[in-house]
Amino acid sequence: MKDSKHATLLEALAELSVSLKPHSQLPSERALSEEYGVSRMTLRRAIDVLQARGYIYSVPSKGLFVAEPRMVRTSDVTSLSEVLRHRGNNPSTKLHLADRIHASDEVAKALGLRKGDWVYRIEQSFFDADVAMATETAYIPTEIAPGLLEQNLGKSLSGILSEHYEKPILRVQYRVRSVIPEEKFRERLQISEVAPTLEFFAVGITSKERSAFLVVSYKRGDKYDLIYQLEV
Amino acid sequence: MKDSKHATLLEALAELSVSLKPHSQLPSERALSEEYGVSRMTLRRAIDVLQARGYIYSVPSKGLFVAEPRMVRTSDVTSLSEVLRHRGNNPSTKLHLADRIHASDEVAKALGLRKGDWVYRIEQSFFDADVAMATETAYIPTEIAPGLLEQNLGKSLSGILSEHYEKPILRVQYRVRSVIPEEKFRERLQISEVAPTLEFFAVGITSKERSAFLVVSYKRGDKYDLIYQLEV
DNA sequence: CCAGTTGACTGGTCTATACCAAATTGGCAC
DNA sequence: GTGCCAATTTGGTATAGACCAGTCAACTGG
Repeated sequence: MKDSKHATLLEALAELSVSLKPHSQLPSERALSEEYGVSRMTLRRAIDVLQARGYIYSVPSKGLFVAEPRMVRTSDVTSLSEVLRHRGNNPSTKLHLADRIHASDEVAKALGLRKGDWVYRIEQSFFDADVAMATETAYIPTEIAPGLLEQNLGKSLSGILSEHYEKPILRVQYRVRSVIPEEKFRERLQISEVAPTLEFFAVGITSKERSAFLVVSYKRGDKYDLIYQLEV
Repeated sequence: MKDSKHATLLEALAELSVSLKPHSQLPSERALSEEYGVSRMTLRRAIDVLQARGYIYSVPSKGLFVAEPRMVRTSDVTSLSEVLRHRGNNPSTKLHLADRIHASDEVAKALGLRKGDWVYRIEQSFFDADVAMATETAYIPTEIAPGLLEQNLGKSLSGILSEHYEKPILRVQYRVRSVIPEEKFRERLQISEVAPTLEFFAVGITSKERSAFLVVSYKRGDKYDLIYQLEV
């Protein structure tokens, strides 16, 4: 997919760092840049990202070191099935419905559309070992992905959009709340009225600064931790 | 504090971009770099950060544009009082206790200490117009910040640590859950047993990859949205 | 008047080089 | 040995220049 040098470097260095023990020292920047045949600036771009992701850390005048894993790495919460797979067990999906509707006020606003514009709506639930973990409703403007419903919907939205429609998702903005979901979703999750739940409101944004999807999902509070990281 | 060129640029460009209307075009990279008297690479570092923060967006071959505010910007949830101030009204703080205790298992693990090591413990609640919004418990190794309790505790932890102890916080890792907090905290927040609440478990990490603080906080689900953003 | 080409932009990427401050190392004088 | 100073090495920052591919407007020939 991508093939810029620093993207390639990223993979190589990530592999290198996970293959070493925490706190062991990596080769110096100058050595690495020579080894991989890139300039030091290019090398540094990859280093910066790896530091931000928490794989390595640097100590000025001393060197680069492999970071100790603290929490789970920041996870992309839109590719739900992948998250579940990482947790092991056997994930499964139930497709409740997939249709085309007129955008409501809320949906239109989040997607930058006018009220009433056509959007696809896909409602799914995710199970792990037959226990409902999360349920989500995705909205995608029909204009952006015509014929979407004919695709295999089991994968992540970002994946489908970039594979079939050349709409790469650059970033995803999340709003997270702690709520008790409405009854329809409580039933799907088989939870009571006193079970706290994480409500996600995720908007995927393309490189052209357009909103490509809106996913509203509810994840069981007793099953899900949200992990993320802020750089200062 | 900081005075690197790209940090200065960051401020200048952030101001510039908020002073313009969304989707209006910024000067080209080459023009900006000349105007601010820096090289284009340096300029780009600042641009990259601003893009990641969602202030501007770029369209290849066309230019840089001011982003439309979609959601609230990613907020640093450790400087609570600041968050409240941004929301307007008049924030206030109540200090429940500030003492020195032996670290429990959980605290020791999060901070990379041994069980029983000394840590400061600070319990505070935050009010907005006399309504309790959040309550938090902070743990800081005494070794990292001796005499911490003599400081003015009203500010953000990151701020105190970097001002008085030269322990800059590079990044903060969060674990967020949707829970019903234990009674002690429910009372402080004046909420019932069916009020969903966001539980934050935040670890501040210094440039030397040491854990500098652990903050466990509960924020009222009906008052708080967590906003964040993931780049792909 | 229209179609097609050209050339001057744009952001995106990469290189080669340079300097700084802090840490480490090595050797020299005592 | 021991103590001290200089040279080397480290990450961090910044520069100036180069090339690419895509956009877009102006120009040109029919």
